Amino acid sequence: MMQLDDQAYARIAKYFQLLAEPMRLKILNGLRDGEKNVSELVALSGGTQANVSKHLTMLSAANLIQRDARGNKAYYSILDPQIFDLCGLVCGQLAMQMSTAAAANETFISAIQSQAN
Amino acid sequence: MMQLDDQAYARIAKYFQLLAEPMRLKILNGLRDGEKNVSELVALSGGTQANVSKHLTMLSAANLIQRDARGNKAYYSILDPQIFDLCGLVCGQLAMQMSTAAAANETFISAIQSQAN
DNA sequence: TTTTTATATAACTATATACTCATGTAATAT
DNA sequence: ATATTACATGAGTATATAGTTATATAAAAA
Repeated sequence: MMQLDDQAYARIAKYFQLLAEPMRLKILNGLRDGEKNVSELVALSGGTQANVSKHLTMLSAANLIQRDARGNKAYYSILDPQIFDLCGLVCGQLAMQMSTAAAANETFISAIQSQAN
Repeated sequence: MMQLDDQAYARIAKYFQLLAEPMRLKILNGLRDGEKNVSELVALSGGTQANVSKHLTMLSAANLIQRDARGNKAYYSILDPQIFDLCGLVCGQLAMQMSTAAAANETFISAIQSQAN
């Protein structure tokens, strides 16, 4: 079995931690089809300006997204599209769990399945 | 853009949260090549029995792993091998970040690259 | 039967972090 | 020049959770 040192586990865990937040997932999903500025993301996510801005700073510090200040506004865009592959895998897995668990809640299943592409 | 409801985001985030813990990643990696009992995982991870047991209970409750009690012992095994795909993607991404950041720390990079298969 | 081994779990503590509120800063508009 | 808009960030609070310690339970060994 492959042995990783503790620092490697810590790094991987920190990466997953970034994706372990509903608001951040919402923001990332909002950036799926291209860059958006903070105000747009605030409106889209339903969060407060301060909170959205903080999440954007976190995601940017981790190089998942990129900041581009233009005039008054700050435009953010996805730097690593592979995060959507990650989300897709999770969505698929959750969809499978739900469909085997019980065939109820059909809307949710189809929603996350289409999210998973 | 695809719209997910808040419950969907929460579910996906919770799934990532399970992978956002170094000790749990270590445990999952320990199960990569087949089932192990709690004592083996305690020895392998270097954690305490109580803590490892708790993480196993969490992972089991989320159906990432499976519990099989045999006699005195409890054997756990991976239920969803796709988690290793997730880890592989993250490892690859981190490796790329590190290699572009600076070519230093070569051991870490090769370690997580081979982890990513 | 008593002891030991293997595991789970409750109670507690410490720490991390998501969120809010208030404020700072810089660019644009008036 | 002043006001406004867009964004970032410090301070403070609340909550979640990883870890420890102690204990409970059940199977195996003595």
